[in-house]
Amino acid sequence: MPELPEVETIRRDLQEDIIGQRVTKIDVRLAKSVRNPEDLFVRTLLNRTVKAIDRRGKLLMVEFDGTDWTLLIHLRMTGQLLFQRPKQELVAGGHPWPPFDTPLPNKYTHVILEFSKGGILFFNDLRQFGYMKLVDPAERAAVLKQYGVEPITDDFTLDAFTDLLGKRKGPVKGFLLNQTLVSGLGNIYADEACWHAQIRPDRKINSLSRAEVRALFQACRDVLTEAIEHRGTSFRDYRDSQGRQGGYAKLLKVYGRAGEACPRCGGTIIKTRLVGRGTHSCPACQR
DNA sequence: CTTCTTGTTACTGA
DNA sequence: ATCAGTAACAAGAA
Repeated sequence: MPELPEVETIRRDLQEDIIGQRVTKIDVRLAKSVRNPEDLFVRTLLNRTVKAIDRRGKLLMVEFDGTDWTLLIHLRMTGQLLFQRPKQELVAGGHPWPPFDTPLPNKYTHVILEFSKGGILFFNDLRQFGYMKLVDPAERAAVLKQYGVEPITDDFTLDAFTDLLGKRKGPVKGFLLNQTLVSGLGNIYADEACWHAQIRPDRKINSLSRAEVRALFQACRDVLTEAIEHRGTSFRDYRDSQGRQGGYAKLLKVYGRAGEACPRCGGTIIKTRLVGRGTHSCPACQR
């Protein structure tokens, strides 16, 4: 599932591909994937040139020249943004074309944006939970206000993290998944962060010692940073904008490894259910 | 057939 | 007001 490292990987790649390019054609094949009236969506985006691509938590934000509207893109669980570079460019570089497993568009392609240099961006989403939405500055601000601290920026300090914990009493995992507090962790990295910090995901926030808070803080940073370096985790559906898998799956310590030996202590990893989510941990070395 | 998968939101109850 | 827990959403895999 695309969490912060996966979305950041897509953002960085897409930045190289579409900044400075103009939208020349728009095809909305599934209306509900675009959370605007279709005519507004098309009228606002057509012939706009991409100025910047930013990210907040798991949310991508595309900015354009000459307009205040921002295109928000959320991939939710199975969304993909696949960019097909111009044919001649790929053939010249010796790459196969198209460079994807199946020809695009396919049955999961819901929106297609074509660009001035011939590249095509496909928004695919098997479960149809993801969306594109144009927002004006007021709505943009309202949306961003709901996001908590970015865990891989300088804003994410031990003091800020400690303040967020506050007087909360819920389980650590619920805290980590709450996007309004720390934005960007999902089910995979929440479990991984708990393992790295040697803290059980069902531990109550108010039971954590100062040392444990520090370990959890550091684990969040380390896990996300390392996952970005490996271009994210492809557990099932995630692909980057070139259709490639991320490399972090083989570095996962507990997620998806129930029944296997803990790589730290040799204990058996268990899978439980917490805050409605499958949760993986080692009961032997996580306390 | 049932159960499981997850990001986010709406809703409920404390 | 704030927090925590749960259902719901969708569609495919097992």
